[in-house]
Amino acid sequence: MALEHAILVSLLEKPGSGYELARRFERSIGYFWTATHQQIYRVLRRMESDGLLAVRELPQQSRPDKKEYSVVGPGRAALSRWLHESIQPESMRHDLAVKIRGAAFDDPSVLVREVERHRQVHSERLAHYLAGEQRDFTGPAAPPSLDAAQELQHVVLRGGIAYERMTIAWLDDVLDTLRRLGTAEPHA
Amino acid sequence: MALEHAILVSLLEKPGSGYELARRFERSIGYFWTATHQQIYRVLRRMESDGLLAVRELPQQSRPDKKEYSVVGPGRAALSRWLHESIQPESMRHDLAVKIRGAAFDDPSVLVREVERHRQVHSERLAHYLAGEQRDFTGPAAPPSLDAAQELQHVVLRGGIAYERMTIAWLDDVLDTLRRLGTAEPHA
DNA sequence: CAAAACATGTAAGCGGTTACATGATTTT
DNA sequence: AAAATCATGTAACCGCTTACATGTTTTG
Repeated sequence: MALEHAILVSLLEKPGSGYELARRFERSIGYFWTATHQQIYRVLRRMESDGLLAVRELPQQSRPDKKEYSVVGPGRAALSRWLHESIQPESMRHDLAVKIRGAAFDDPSVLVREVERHRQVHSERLAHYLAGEQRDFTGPAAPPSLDAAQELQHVVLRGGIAYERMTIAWLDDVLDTLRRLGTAEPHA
Repeated sequence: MALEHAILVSLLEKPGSGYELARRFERSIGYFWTATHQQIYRVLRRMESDGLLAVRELPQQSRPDKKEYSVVGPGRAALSRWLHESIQPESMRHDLAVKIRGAAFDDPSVLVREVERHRQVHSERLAHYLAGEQRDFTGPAAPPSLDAAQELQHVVLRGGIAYERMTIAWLDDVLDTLRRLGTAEPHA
């Protein structure tokens, strides 16, 4: 149940409402953890009733009140406890790999479009990450004055960049393979 | 719901029992899709009652009967339909990345051990994949006579290899970063 | 004027994990 | 003698997704 922990990290970086968190989970922290607003609202309420978070209701005219959550002592302690635990290295959940192996029992070339689409998405993500890196971790303010939080955000971002580059190269390999099979053997 | 599809692929490659499938999900197909035996048994029963699979009961002396499942027409059709659908590129679910960003709010050096452990696991996986590649995709039988199924299995395995290599390199980067922060700033 | 953004929620259902349960056979 | 393998299941729970619901304000 790392969603709780992802929320703790995000709220420690900056307090915010459920809505704002949902938006962050579409960017930044969402690069390696996803969540929908429904779930975020539910978990926020639970975490608040568990005493991990404090709420401040910000009344707004003609809009639902905004609830700004922030981490309090027990929340910080819970995060610290989790950091000291060991988690097992994630097991993959790669639909596309299942499809590729499955293509042996159909026409492999039906996957070409699909794989091209994935490649496109990963290219865009890579470009997006690189732009973020350029913006946040280079230039005048960067080299000397990076604090721990920024250094750690940067190394995570570098991981995302490495992942996207690796994936794009692999998808090119997949496309080559599919095309070779497509021309050599018309059908299984 | 790709577990169904992963099972279809695995049973098309070779019919087998729930127990055997559970073992395959610890190796081979399990490299990019995991499942426990409980779930596999449940899904197998559902797929059989949906007419995607056929069962053959193999009575055994003094052991539960073994149920050998195999894919029948509608199952093959379901797989084919899935192959023609498009799926969205997976969103990451990377606990370790959350931890790394969270380390900014605690002592970053507490993660060194953890990251080293992960690095170790990924090294072992890489060695395992490389051994499998050596065994199945090189040597006398390999170059000329690979059929489509083998080619596709190989390209998926190459993906696993690329993933592990990338991950190991990134974890080294993470370790460097954590150690630098550990010596420079004792605590947040 | 329509669409997107702001802001929060309920309800149903499924996929998956964890714990519990049984019992013989083979290996160490 | 103990542990691992073979072989299949039940039950409870939880995290997460999808669909539905509401209503204003800002942007194109």
